[in-house]
Amino acid sequence: MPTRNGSKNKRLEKEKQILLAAEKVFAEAGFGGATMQLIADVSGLPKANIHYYFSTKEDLYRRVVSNIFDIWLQAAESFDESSGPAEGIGGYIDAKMEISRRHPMGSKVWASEVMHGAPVIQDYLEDVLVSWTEGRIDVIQRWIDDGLMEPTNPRHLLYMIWSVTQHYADFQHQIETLNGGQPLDDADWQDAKSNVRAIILRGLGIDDTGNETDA
Amino acid sequence: MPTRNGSKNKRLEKEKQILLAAEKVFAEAGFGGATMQLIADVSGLPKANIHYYFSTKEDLYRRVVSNIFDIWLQAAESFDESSGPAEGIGGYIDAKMEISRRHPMGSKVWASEVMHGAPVIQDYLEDVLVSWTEGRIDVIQRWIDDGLMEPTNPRHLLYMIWSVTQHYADFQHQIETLNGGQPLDDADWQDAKSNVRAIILRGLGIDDTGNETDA
DNA sequence: GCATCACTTGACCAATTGGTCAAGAAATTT
DNA sequence: AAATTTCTTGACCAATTGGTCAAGTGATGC
Repeated sequence: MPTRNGSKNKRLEKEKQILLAAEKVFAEAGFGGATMQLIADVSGLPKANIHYYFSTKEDLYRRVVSNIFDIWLQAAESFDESSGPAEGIGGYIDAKMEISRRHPMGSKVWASEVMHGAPVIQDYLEDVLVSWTEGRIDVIQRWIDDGLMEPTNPRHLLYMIWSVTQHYADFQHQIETLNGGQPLDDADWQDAKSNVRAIILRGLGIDDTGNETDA
Repeated sequence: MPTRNGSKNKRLEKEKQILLAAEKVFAEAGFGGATMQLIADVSGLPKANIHYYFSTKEDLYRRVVSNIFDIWLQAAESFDESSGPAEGIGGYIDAKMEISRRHPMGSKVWASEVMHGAPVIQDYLEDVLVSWTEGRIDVIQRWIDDGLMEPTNPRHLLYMIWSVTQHYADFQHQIETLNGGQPLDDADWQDAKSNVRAIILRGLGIDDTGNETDA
């Protein structure tokens, strides 16, 4: 049997394997409730081996959270490369809904971290998130000044988009319970997406000319 | 010195004192991260005394969560006693925003519990929340059928209201960081409330005839 | 004054926690 | 094939955890 391809990145592969298990455990139990032993079990590795790659629990946790933060920021691209509010805000909503669907555990870890006062990633909040938010507020304000949408406080508009889209990840369990114990299927997600998009865009007085992105 | 009035409810007062401390600790650390010792310290009582009133950590936690659930449901009253969608939905949004402002810790405990799969209050979800939600969906659907608001999936509309209003409690820390490290003041809250209300009602095609409740 | 009750609390316990370590197994380099 | 580096792992440790318990204190009723 030949050597596995990509054998050089053995360390990276192992780290990914551990990070995936850690994300799951942190999402389900929170930082305090998660145990290194459980992360070890889920990843199928002995506990001491986890500590070989990540020296402390907090190290591992920090890596998980910052991974999520990167995904968060990627959704902003559609915002920037847009020609106007319909494409920009609509696309941003679609992108964030898609993240909630594909990375619900990551979203939960993030929510948990922030809810508990962001003890680990406060610097991220103060640096990256603050400046990112200010930049987006400027873009929205310009759209308002140009009469492309109803006057609104851009800051609270962003909060609304964040909360609604992330709700589908963070409160996944509650939503499934209210859905008869079943996960949302394709049609449900399509419904959710178009409802969120429609209400917000109409609420902003933006004409949504059916250019939904279909991830 | 005369006997304190209401001395008979000594037990109830002590329980309240403990529950208040517990709510704070559970909100800040999550169930797993919270320790009975810390709850004892915050409430100013020896740990063994806490266990006299609440036999286990889970008992105490259950009491905290169900207290919050009751407050949750109270906000629904304005929904029922309404004459139409403007008053019903608008009032519900106002009431839930007010709860987020007055009981942010309770909201966090609830969010944490649901995010981790609702291990303790799953029965509440399946019983009370499911039937409450179905009742409210019927009301909204009737408004839609009567042409009082734009056709919308009532279920996802409820999710939107829940997520946006609770966001101001659950992500309080993030919001404060984005607010220059300062808590929202009266004007900020008024701004938040009217923005949320305006976007959602306009998004539903409801004429909001300025009957905001001023809690 | 005495008995019964509710309450308080320091000391304690078994179990679990995050983290260490040394001995070795594999892989890589020379 | 020897040497060196990277990785693996069971056994272990000090600290902390939720929870117990028995000896007390204070009040209430008789």
